This record gives sequence, structure tokens and C-alpha cells, in this order.
Amino acid sequence: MPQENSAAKVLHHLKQDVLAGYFEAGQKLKMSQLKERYQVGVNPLREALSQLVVMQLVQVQDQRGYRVCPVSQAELLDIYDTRARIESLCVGLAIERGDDAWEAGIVAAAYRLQSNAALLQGNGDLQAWEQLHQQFHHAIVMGCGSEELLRVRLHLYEKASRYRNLWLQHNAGHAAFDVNQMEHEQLVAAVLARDVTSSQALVQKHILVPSRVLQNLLE
Amino acid sequence: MPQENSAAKVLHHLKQDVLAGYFEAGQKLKMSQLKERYQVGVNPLREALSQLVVMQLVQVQDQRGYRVCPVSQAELLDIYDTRARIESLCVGLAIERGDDAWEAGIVAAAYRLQSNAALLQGNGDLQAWEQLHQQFHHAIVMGCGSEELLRVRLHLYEKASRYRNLWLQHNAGHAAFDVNQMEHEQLVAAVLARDVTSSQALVQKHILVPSRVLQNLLE
DNA sequence: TTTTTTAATAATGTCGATATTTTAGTACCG
DNA sequence: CGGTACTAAAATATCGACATTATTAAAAAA
Repeated sequence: MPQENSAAKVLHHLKQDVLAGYFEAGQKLKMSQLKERYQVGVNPLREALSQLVVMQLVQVQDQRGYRVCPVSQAELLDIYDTRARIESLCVGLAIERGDDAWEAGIVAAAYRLQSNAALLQGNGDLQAWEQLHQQFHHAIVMGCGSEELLRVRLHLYEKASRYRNLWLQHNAGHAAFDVNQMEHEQLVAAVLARDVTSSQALVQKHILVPSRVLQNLLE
Repeated sequence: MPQENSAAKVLHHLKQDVLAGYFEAGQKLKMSQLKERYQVGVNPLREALSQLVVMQLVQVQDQRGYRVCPVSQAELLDIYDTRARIESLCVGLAIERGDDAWEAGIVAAAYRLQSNAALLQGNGDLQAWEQLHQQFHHAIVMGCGSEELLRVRLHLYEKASRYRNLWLQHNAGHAAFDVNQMEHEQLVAAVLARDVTSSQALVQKHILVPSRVLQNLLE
């Protein structure tokens, strides 16, 4: 088994903590605090933080340490807008290139997502649902066959996580998810029908939904 | 003046050295060697290398150190293909959103590029030309107004650098650059005419030119 | 009271040293 | 002669400690 070094382990935890909002946006990340939490020395921490800086989740000021990247309405809009365009690109290529296994994967992921719709009710596990949700969309775009494009897409997905969590919590138990599920059905139908234009339109609209709601939440 | 820490300085040098091919693809990066070259300790080096890992220019194997990412024909194709699509996206948005200052910037950058065409002759400075070339294309796409999209584009441009250098050296003094310059003129005309379709077609084709040539160079 | 200066405190960035692991070389055995 | 096991050397990953720099608190001057 590949025992990864402690920088890699702490990177994983730290990233999750930033994305999940354990560390708030703009918060200072003190070394003493992080050493305590992750039980490692300064150097693995600096390695992990350096990587998060490249991922644009953490900022560094020389001689003044690290802090979580602030969030802003402008960034929210930019990220979601860009995500919508990239996702659209992926969907177009996937429809062009996808084979039988790809289609089967979509149907399977859609089924699993729908089967676990209860996760959205009342006190369900929203993060677990989001994972299935993401797996569903990934099943579609993975057909594009481009590692680079999928990497770009993943990066934007992660950068959007902090905003998305706000949306998920805001919508907990609400009816907004019903619309969401309907959009999924429409998307599956359009993709399997290999209808590029309407698939792209649907997926763009689908991604931009939280963006509109979140604009009101951020101040 | 902002005196950056030594990890940031070494990151810059190391990145340039990798992109410019001073360290060959697949080569092992020994700490003793790097300490010697950049005159810093192990920890700033590990920070810089960690960042290059996120940028996908360097690979890390646990307990086995770092090595430059290998190059491959598959990656070459993927990067250039993806770049062409992203650039096309940027161009479309830029035409939609660009203002007068944007148009002026394009004309200025095109003029400077053409004025320095001599850099391509015989023993000219290809890297200097490439910088002007890139500034020209940046002048066009910056009109898209999306930080995120431009960042994705820059990332792909940098990832393509090692392949592009091969192309530049291969074409040194050849006639391939004449075609290149003609394509630039056509692109400027189409962009200023706000013709989205032909601008996108031109820029996609333009980016993919080196890709075809390089496929033959890589084994 | 407000501002400036100074001292104390805390945090950051870097190096040298050390334990652990990998790699290379060599002898041994089948 | 080829392959395996053992030994020596080198390289990596991490920690503790120290010098430098920022931040806070207190004291003095306006």
C-alpha cells in the first residue's frame, strides 16, 4: 500500500477543511493552530499550504503567513459562468465521442442519484447527495475523452465548492431540489438522444441555477 | 519593495528551467543538485516543487523524490486540442464583450508583433518573438473579461510550453512563420469585424498548426 | 484624549541534523 | 552464467532550533 508522506495527508485534510468551510473565508491560518490540528511539523504544513495557494484556495503574504482566500460575488459569478461554459464544452464532446459503455454509465449514475433522493429530505446527508450528484454529471462529461478538459472542469468544481455548500444548506428541505431532479431527467434524455444543442443549453442553465440564488445570499 | 521569500524565487527559476527544457522530461530532480543550482536549502525547494506538482510540471513519488513530468504524444494532442477550444471560447466572449480600448490593444499588439518579425530570421531571439506573439493573442482574449477563463488558458499555455519550444526550434529560419503571420492578419481582421464564427475557426486552426508538426517530431 | 515611540510578544522562514527508505554494488549460491 | 541476498552509500522526509520579521501592548509625548 502506498503510504503517502505527511504533506500529502495534511494537504487532503486541509483542503477538505477549507472547502467544507471549517476555516472561514479570509481567516488567518496560524501555524501553531494547524500544527495542533493535523499533528505535523511546520514543513509538511508549508508544503501543503503552498499547494493550496496554487489551487487558489489559500493566499500567502510574505512574512505574514497564510489565510483562506476570501469569497466575493464577482468570483462567484465568474466561477459559475466559466463552469457552465466548460461543462457545455465537455458535454458537446462527450455526445460526439461517447460509446455504449458511456451511455450505460450515465443511466446507472442517474438511477443511483434518483434512488437516493431521500438524502435531500429533512435531515439527510447533503454532502452524500452532492457526491452522487457530481458522479452523475461526471458520468456524462467523462465521455469527452480529454484528460486536460476534465482536469480544468474538476478544478472549477472544487473552487465552486465553498459557494455550493452555501446553496446546499440554504436549500435544505426546500422544493428547489425538485426542479433540480427534473432538469436531470431532461438532461439524460437529451444526451442519450445525442442532441448537442439542447443538452448544452440544459446543462448550462442547470449549473447557473445556484449562481442566481447565491447572489442574494452574499450581502 | 516586496521581498518575496526564497521559495517563491526558486519557484520562478525552477519553473522557467523546466519549461525551457533545462531539465529534460522525465529527468530526476535531485535535492543536492537543486540546492547547488539555486543556492537554497531543502525546505524552500520542497515548497517550490510541491507547487510545480500542482501545476503538473513535476511528478512526486513518495520517498523517491521528484522528477520532471514526461512528455507524450497523447498529452501533446490533448493539450493543444483543449487549448484550441478554450481559446475559441475566449475569443467568442471577447468579441461579444470587448470595447474600444480592447480593439486598440489588439491593433497595438499586432503591430508590435509584425514590427519584430526579424526575430524569426536566422539567429533571432525566438523566445522574445514568442513573448510578443503571446502578448498579441492575450490582447485578443483578455476582452472576455473572465479571470477564471483566462487563468485556465494561461495554465494550458504554460503546459504547452515544452512542446512549443520544440516547434519553435524546428521551424527556426523556415517559411512556416510566414503562414503564421498571415494567419495573424486574418485573425485581426475577423476579430475587429466582430465575426465570431470565422474568428473562432481561425484561432482554432492557428493553435493546432504546431500540434500536427510536433506529432512527427515525437517519435 | 490622541498620537507616537518603545518594548514585549508572537509568528514566520530557513537551516542543520537525524531517522527512514531507496538505490547501487558486491558477494554468494543455485 | 544468472539470480538472490546482503551490505554500503546516497537520498528523502521530518523535526527542533534559531534568526528575522510582524503584531500587540504599554508608556511617553503632544
